[in-house]
Amino acid sequence: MNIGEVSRAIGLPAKTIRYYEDIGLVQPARGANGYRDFNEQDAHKLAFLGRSRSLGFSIDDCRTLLSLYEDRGRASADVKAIAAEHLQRITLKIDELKELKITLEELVTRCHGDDRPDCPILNDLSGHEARPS
Amino acid sequence: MNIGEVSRAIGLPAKTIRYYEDIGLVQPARGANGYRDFNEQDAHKLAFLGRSRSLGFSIDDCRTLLSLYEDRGRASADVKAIAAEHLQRITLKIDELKELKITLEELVTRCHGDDRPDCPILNDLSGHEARPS
DNA sequence: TATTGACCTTCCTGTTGCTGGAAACTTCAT
DNA sequence: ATGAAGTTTCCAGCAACAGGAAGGTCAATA
Repeated sequence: MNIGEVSRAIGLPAKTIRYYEDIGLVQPARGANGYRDFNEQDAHKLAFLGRSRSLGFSIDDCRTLLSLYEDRGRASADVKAIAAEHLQRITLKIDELKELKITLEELVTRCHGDDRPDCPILNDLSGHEARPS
Repeated sequence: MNIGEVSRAIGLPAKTIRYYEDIGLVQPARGANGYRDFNEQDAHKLAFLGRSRSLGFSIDDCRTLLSLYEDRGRASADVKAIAAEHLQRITLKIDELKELKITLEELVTRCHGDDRPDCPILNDLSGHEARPS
């Protein structure tokens, strides 16, 4: 299985797969022509990585998750800890963005948005006006 | 006003201020010793940038906002358009993260998190199990 | 006056997770 | 034999800075 096939099969760009090899996440064999030759296990690993990344885990987390996945004697607590921390980061991020959203919504609402120069948004940014909460 | 003072006054790291000069957002004068010399207008610009960045606007947006701010003949519609687009991006991001959060919460909840190796999180990642939603 | 310490300067590297492109090879189909 | 499509490596770049090295400057003190 060369890189194009596995790319189509897994749904990851070939560039990404090469990058994952570069940073040591997968180690596909090489054919006589120098082409990468992926076996089922490699493909499975890549799918694991793709799914992990799509859940927002960092590459570093993915590396750890992958090694836990391959460790038959792992403790599920270790996996859970990583996921829980990630979840926490996401929750935090959502809260931050919600705050932002509220502020921006107020500003956008207050700006009449016509051809006149007067603008509450710019007033806020320039600090010439009380800021929404 | 040299960089340290303005940094403390505005609350932006000196590194960031130098960077903003590098990319042409501010053009402070220079003293005979080569030190940057910020005037009130520079400081005001930096405050504007700091506030804009803290609202999540990209540097590129900031550049446009700043030029609109300095254009007495601007149309508030142009400002509003930028802010509205940004707001939309944030809303989208929040939605994405919420989806993620739901999935992660389910996985984290289902993982008992003890010293046994069995783990619904890894099962999901490896594709060996039906995925939540 | 010499020295110390706190500033300031530029320049270079690293961060995260890839993506795009160039130059050169191989393979496959015609 | 030729051309297209696939593959290889390597190098650059994105966003928005942060860290650090090597060196110049300034103000106060001993």
